[in-house]
Amino acid sequence: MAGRTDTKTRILDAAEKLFAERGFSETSLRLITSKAEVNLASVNYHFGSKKELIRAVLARYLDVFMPSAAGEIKRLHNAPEQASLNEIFSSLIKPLLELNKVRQGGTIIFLQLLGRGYIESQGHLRWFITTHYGEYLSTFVQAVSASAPHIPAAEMFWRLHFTLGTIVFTMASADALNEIAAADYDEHNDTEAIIRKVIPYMAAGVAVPVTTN
Amino acid sequence: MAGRTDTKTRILDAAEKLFAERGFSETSLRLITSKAEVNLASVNYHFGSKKELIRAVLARYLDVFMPSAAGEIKRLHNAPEQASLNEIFSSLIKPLLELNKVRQGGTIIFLQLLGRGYIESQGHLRWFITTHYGEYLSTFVQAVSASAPHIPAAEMFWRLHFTLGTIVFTMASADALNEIAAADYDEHNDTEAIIRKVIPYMAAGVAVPVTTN
DNA sequence: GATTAATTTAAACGAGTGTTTAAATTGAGG
DNA sequence: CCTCAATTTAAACACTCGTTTAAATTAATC
Repeated sequence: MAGRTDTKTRILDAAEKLFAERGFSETSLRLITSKAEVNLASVNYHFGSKKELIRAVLARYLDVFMPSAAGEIKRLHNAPEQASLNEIFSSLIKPLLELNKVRQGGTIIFLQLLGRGYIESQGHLRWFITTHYGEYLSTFVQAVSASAPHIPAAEMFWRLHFTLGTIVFTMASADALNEIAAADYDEHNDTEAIIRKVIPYMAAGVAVPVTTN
Repeated sequence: MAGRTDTKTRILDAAEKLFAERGFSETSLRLITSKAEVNLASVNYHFGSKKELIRAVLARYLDVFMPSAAGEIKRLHNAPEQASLNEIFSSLIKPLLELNKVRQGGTIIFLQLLGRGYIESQGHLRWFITTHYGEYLSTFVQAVSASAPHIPAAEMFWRLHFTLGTIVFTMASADALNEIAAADYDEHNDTEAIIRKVIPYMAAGVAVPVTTN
């Protein structure tokens, strides 16, 4: 069949969009396969199970994003002077926006998938990410810690998860928030604009001195 | 039957715990009624539908929390000098922790329910909250805005949703995060400790000057 | 072009879902 | 004590879900 993309790819493309929009368990294989215009059974044929499809959808993004982000971090590390927190977080903008070139809407889809995965899964996705991409994560954590040496490691652990929550929750409700912002403030933000809004917020929060009260 | 609580209450008690732990759609009525030791059909008899049960579960907390929180905000407003962002956010600690007296684990359950509601629902819960408790929300937004007058209203809209994402995501994964923190840093935090960690982070983020780059 | 492997297809399976029904049980009020 | 309403109960309903099966079709190899 000429002009028709791979069945496997058609499934992944349809699945990632629906997963990002409505979550994993809210998205049935029947909905995915009908949007992808492939047979229901082809999911189990090509991926084995729905769980493995979810992992494949995420892996397709992580395999692009993680090395790219790690490269940016290393570039900052080789610079003559210590990078600021804002610079470190901002260095993730390019890798994130490059996902838009991989697939239309790739950036927001990736961030939404990440959030869905963290909130929905009971652990199998968390395990998948940390065991497959753990090395990338630790270089990032190390870079952030070096840039805010006044924050103890345990406190940094919590704050980095705060940032994850911030970005992930924001992206999960980005469409709804954008609608309200457009109606109430006549503001129209794309994914990049939202990312650029959230970075100063996160950087300030991560670096704020620890208070004991 | 002596010593046995109201069927309606038994359902609400069992439902809120399960909803907070695993989400709304992941929790079946059969699981709820078996934990509550009541008949399956009693949910539809007392609440009409699962959707209305979800709203009832949330309302039971919001009816306590919202007036209490609004009272604290007004107390700050009547003080001689302008409250700081830290003070405003901190003023929510007491109303939040009071929920622990209403029911065991009430604080974290409430925050987790809020997060589940915002992420899972396609709007019916958002609508329910804003139409039933909108007045409370705007007094809070007003207090925050007055305390950070250098932040434009549109920017504040986004930043307050950032804070919502921060707290809600953190609480949704609080158990898992606490396990890691205990293993890696020998830290043992209860709900209050986590709230006290997150407030400086949020206050710093909300108040950080808007940069144009 | 025949043979073998890879893929696609339609159909069914078994389990789980929220909801409804009608009968059985319980609790008050007269 | 009897009556009537409120509640509880067991059973069934109609539906959706992920997965499996076996036959049909397509693609590749010799």
